[in-house]
Formats: sequence, C-alpha cells, structure tokens
Amino acid sequence: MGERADAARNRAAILDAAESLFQRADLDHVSLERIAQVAGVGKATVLRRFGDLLGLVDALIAPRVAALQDRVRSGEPPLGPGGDPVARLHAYLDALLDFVLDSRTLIRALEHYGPYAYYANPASQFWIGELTDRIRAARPTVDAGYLAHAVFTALRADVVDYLQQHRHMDAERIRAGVHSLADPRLTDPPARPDERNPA
Amino acid sequence: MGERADAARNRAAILDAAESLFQRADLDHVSLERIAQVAGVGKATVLRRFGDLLGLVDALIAPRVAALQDRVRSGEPPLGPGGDPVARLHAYLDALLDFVLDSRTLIRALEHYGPYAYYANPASQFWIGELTDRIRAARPTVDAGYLAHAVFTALRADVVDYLQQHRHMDAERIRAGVHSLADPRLTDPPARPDERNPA
DNA sequence: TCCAATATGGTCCGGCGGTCCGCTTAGGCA
DNA sequence: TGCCTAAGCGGACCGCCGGACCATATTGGA
Repeated sequence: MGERADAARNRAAILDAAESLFQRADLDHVSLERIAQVAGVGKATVLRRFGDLLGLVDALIAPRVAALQDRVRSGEPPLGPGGDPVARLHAYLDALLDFVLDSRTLIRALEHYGPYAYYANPASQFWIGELTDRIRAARPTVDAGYLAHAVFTALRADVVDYLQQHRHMDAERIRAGVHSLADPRLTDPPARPDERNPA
Repeated sequence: MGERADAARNRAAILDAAESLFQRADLDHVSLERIAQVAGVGKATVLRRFGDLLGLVDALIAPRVAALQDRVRSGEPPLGPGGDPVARLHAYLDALLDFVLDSRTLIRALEHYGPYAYYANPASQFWIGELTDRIRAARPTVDAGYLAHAVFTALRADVVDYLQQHRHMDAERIRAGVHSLADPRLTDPPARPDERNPA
C-alpha cells in the first residue's frame, strides 16, 4: 500500500516550508520547531518522515542532484559520455558551478550538519570521483586525486558564497578562476596550445 | 594594577584545559561546561575571561599566529622580506601548511563557531592578503585575488584533515598539491625551466 | 459501517551557551 | 599584622535546541 493521503500532504508541506526557510533565513535561525510550525505540523512528524534534519535537507537536494547526475551519466557530450577530454572537464566544471550557484542555500544547509556532511554525502563522492576521472583524462601529468579535491573544495557552497558576498567577486570571475585552477594551461603560460606529450 | 594572582592561575588553567580538550575530543563534545570542569573553575569564569568560546579559541591561537606573522614580516628571506618572488611564494606556502598541520585542532575549533569565523579572523585576512601579494609577484598573469582564496581554502584545517584522515593522503602529497595549485608551472608542463617571460 | 493500521503532535528529556548575583578571596595599606 | 574593599568567583538559572515517547485522531480497505 502506498503512502496515506494525509502523510503525503504533510510531506509536501514540510519540504515546502523547509525550502523556503532555508532560502530566507540565516542557517542558525532555521530550527526543527520553526520548520514544523511553518509546515503546520508537529516536530515529530518532520522527524518521522526524514529521520533528522540532515535527512530533510537530503530529500530537498536529491532531485537536483539526480537531474545533474543524469546529464553527466547519459546526456549529450561533452557533459555526457564522449567527446574531447579537455572539453569534458570544462563542461563538467561549468555544470558543477551552476549547480552550486543554483542550490547554494540547500548545500550550505547540508554543510551545516556535521563537519564532513558535505564530503560524506554520496552525491559528493560521485562528483569528486567524476572530477578525478576528467582531470586525469585531460591532464595526465598531475595528481588528479589531490587536484580534484582542491577544485571541489573551491566549489563548496560556503566558499562560493563567501567570495560573492564578502569579496564581491561575480560568478563569472569565480568561473574563470575555477577553470584555470583545474587547467592552468588555458590561462597561465599564455597561448601555448598542443603540447600535451612530455617528450 | 596587574591581574590578580588567582585570576592569572585560572586563565592558565582554562587555556590548558581548552587546548587539551580540543586536541583530544571531537569538536561537538567540547562544551563550555566541560572546559570549565576540567579547568576546575565555573563556566562564568571562562566567559568573563574570554567573552565567549570563540574568544577562548582566539586566545589559544594568537601566540602561534603572532610567531608566524613575525617570521613573515621580519624574518629571513625567502619567508621574510626580500628574495626571489617564486621562492617567496613557495616558502610562504610551506609555512602556511606547516602552521595548519601544527594547529589544526585549534583552527578547526575556530572554524566551528560561525560560518565565516575562519575567514573573518583578522589573522586569516593577513594570510590571504600576503598570499595574494606573493602570487601576484610570482605569477603576474593570473587572477591573484581569486587564486589566493582558492589556495587558502585548500589550506583550511578541515580540508587538510579530511584529506589526511579520510582520503589517506600524507602531508607531503598535500604539500606538493598545494604548491602546484599555486604555481602549476613547476609540475604541469614537465621540465620546462626558465620561461617566465611570455614573449 | 467498522476497525486495525497508520499518522500525528504535545510533552518531556538532556544538553547547550550565556547571564546573574550573592559569596569568597586577594592584597594594598595603615 | 590585620583589615577592608575591590576584584574574582561559580552555581543556579534562562531560553533554546534536537530528538524520543506515547496517548489520541485519522484514514481507507474489508
């Protein structure tokens, strides 16, 4: 048997309330009680549905994550499978940054619970693994494992938020920075194309 | 008049207790009450001395920060003033990473209070400013403002901790990664020395 | 219509950071 | 040396949190 009608209604109300609260307020002022109150349910209902606040945030992010994972796993190149390795790397960086810019409040909520809630999230593991692969394919000579983590860290929602809100960098400056972080050949030694083979 | 003897004793006891607790336990299990208890004083005594927990952590880190700032501002080159710009950059990165490795538990405690407690800290502003200058001097063609923040983020205590504890990267791998993040010319186009002038 | 399975939410619990205020103690001074 | 006041002190208290509990209300198939 499916979910009871009232349960479904409450689930939706809770998700709506949580999303709007996370968008609106400072993270520390979003409490379980407040979410329940805005959703018009009791605290216990929120917890029974989602386990804890982390589970609730997970449920909010899940569809966005799934959408991007689909495009990465089976969409059009260069974001999807196939295409030039360098183009694949940069398309992926663009997609990740767009995802972060779009979901920043939810991601920050996720980061807010537990020190490694962000990295530990299965989706993040996927992002990092994919990033590692694409860096390795595009730049065989670097430590892709480390660089992937460094780039992914530069794409943390709190970092991006900080650069925008407090250092007044716009999205395109950050985007350019991330690209050249992952692949400095584009910007640093200016104009030296087609020298990928060491010897 | 100076500080009363009992006050000085308590200040020292509190600092000791806090430091050892931050070293030993998970951050969330270090509470004001626990610190006071270990120090053998009341909670109010801790707060009167240091304002709040953030102030206490600040007081713990301050001497380490001051020591490094001295070396940077008036020590021997290349960490101190003077010397080759590239060497200055790399000496600085080494010093920053050593500082983080050495003070990681305290820095993580600092990061634990407030989302931007780390970046907002005056010392961090100094580190980032200095890093920006050194990147700009060593690599005039890149966006030093962005890159400095990205590198500094890669040096966050929580990030370094994560890479060591959960991804099993040793300190030297991280060190190499940070260096090549800040100056990819060293590693990426392999073995191409002395081509610093674009034309 | 009925009733068992399911969903619900007010109440309670332990613990937190931080404040308050009556009590204790240190230490300068006569 | 002894006293007295300013400084230091800490346990009780406040408001708030996330989460557990369980008596009650609701749903929807038989």
